[in-house]
Amino acid sequence: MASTLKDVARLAGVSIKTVSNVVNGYPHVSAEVRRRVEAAVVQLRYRPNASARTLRTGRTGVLALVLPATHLPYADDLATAVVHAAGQRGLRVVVAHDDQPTSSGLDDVRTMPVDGILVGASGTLDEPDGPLAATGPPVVLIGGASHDQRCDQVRIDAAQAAEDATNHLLGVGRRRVAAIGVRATAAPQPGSTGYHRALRRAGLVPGPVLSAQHHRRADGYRAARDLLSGPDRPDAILCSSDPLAIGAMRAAFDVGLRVPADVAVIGIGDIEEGRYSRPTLSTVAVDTGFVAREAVARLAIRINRPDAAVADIIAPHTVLPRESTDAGTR
Amino acid sequence: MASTLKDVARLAGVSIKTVSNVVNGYPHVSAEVRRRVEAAVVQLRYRPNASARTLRTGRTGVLALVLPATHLPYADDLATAVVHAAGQRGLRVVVAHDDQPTSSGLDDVRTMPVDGILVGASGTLDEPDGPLAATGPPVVLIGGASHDQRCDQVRIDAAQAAEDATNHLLGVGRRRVAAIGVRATAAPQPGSTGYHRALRRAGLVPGPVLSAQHHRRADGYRAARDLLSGPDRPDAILCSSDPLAIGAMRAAFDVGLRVPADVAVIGIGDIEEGRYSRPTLSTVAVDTGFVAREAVARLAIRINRPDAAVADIIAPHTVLPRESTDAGTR
DNA sequence: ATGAAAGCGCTAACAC
DNA sequence: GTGTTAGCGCTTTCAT
Repeated sequence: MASTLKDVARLAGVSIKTVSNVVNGYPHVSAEVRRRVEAAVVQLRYRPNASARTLRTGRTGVLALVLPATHLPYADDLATAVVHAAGQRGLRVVVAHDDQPTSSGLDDVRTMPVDGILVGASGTLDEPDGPLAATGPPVVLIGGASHDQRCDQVRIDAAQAAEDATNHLLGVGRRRVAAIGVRATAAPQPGSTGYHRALRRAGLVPGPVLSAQHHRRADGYRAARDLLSGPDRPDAILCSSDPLAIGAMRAAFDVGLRVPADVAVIGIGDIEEGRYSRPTLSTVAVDTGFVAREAVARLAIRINRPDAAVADIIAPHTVLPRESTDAGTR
Repeated sequence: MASTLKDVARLAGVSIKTVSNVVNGYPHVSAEVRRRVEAAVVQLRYRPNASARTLRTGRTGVLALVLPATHLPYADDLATAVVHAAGQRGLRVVVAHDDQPTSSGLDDVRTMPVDGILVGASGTLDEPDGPLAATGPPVVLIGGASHDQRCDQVRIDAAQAAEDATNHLLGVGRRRVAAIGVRATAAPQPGSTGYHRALRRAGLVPGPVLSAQHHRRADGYRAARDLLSGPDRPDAILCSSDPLAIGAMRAAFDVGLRVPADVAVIGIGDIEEGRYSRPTLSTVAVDTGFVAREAVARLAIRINRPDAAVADIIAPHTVLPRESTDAGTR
């Protein structure tokens, strides 16, 4: 059985209040008493009961990061960055991997004892009642393109990122640019907007835009195979995430095409895999550290002041040209 | 402010016990009362306080999965499988991403309110006092090759897996087989044992065995580059994980070699990336579902019976020949 | 500088 | 079938 404050107090011959003071680093404790208490803590292997503490104080010191089952492309990097950013503020992080494709995992985590929740949205998260409407710990959206203006969010400018990526493809001489995206809702995809904008400004007609179900390699594979085996084969494909792009490259090889010679491919996200793939994957890098820091900061603010104004923070992005769009080999 | 049982009871005109009964699905409640209570629950947006419940019952219904900062190769798959396996038993899972390379994250999670902890060990986890020595929720080790016999663990037979993989390389005609592993402790690596065994039985001399720091692509890259740019270049490399193998393949290309024609590469883990890489990566598949199910089952047993006998469960593995070891192209 | 006591929200025993 | 009460382990006034 785990020992409690009372056990420690009895062994040290003091009151539980004193033990609590020592454990919590309260300064006004005599050296002698502190020594006795610390010895008792070690001897009894005392560990504070987090539930009791939380029940009393209303604080857990823990944030939850909810990752969707649909595999957020840069989940790994994001998790690492969030853990780090939270650690800087003395907060721990638990990650809730959604089992279901639906966002029900959010409900699960809402009942867990955490101070706040970061929701990594792969697509759009448009629940009927929105994350804020329900009770529970405050929520900050990461990376999602939610139009829900009642919830803090940190994201890149998806339309601008798609436009920049498309312009990169045009810049290396491509003219028949197709796109593969993930449509999460009936709402227009911001990525698609940027893609069209870039082509229109260049005086080109948009190529086909295929919709993948999730941000997974297999989804990119299927979509690209369809794109590349039909007539009017594109000479470039813009993918709304790196896993899609990885799958697209594999599809190109499997139908006998070379990347980038026959078809250029670019993704979004800058996952590590793309730096080792063959060819290396051109992509749009998102500043994950920025995203994590801002999201945690935002959440910390909202935890302390629930009525703070809603923020919509845009993270910077950069096009990273690599082998998969190299014009030189063409 | 969040509403409590008392609030609901007052609104519904019943006692808190009755509300508790309804919330917990206790059958002996009259239909009329149940209806009133449920209405009040909805109206007040009541959510049970997990901390209070845990404090009272001593149960959280949550398992923690600790993933090391050193990037467990198949972490993603494992997390998904564990979440699923736990879900089957009505348990939720939180993932604790270790920030530090040390295993201190385990201490962190020990203070969190969970019923049990699954520790995904990338290498060996040989703490001075071992996971079991400390107090706190029970621990089950996953995938580690800990020699700590005081702790339940589920793992593959690493020596056998390495031997099988080496035999596969020999089977496709390779003779100068090198290896890249991750040495976590001073203890001999089981993988190395199997590698040597296979070569000895074939009457061959072992090639160089390089030690990578972590299971990361960059580590595999560095080690393979050293291996391939020196004299006595190997014609095959056994890597103790898929990320190492991915890095090794990239290194081979960068020094101007072809895979598998000039050098064959095989990994362990069967991560999805290896099915899309070029060439696709031969590997040893671990039955992640089995691992997850057994680990969760083991943990569930130990939660209920702390004195149960310690189990050491071996999960099945299978060699998956793919393009990176294809003998045909040689 | 230390102790006594109240109470956070909930469930388990026990009355009725 | 429903209500009353005690107490899980902790922090926090308020005394001393």
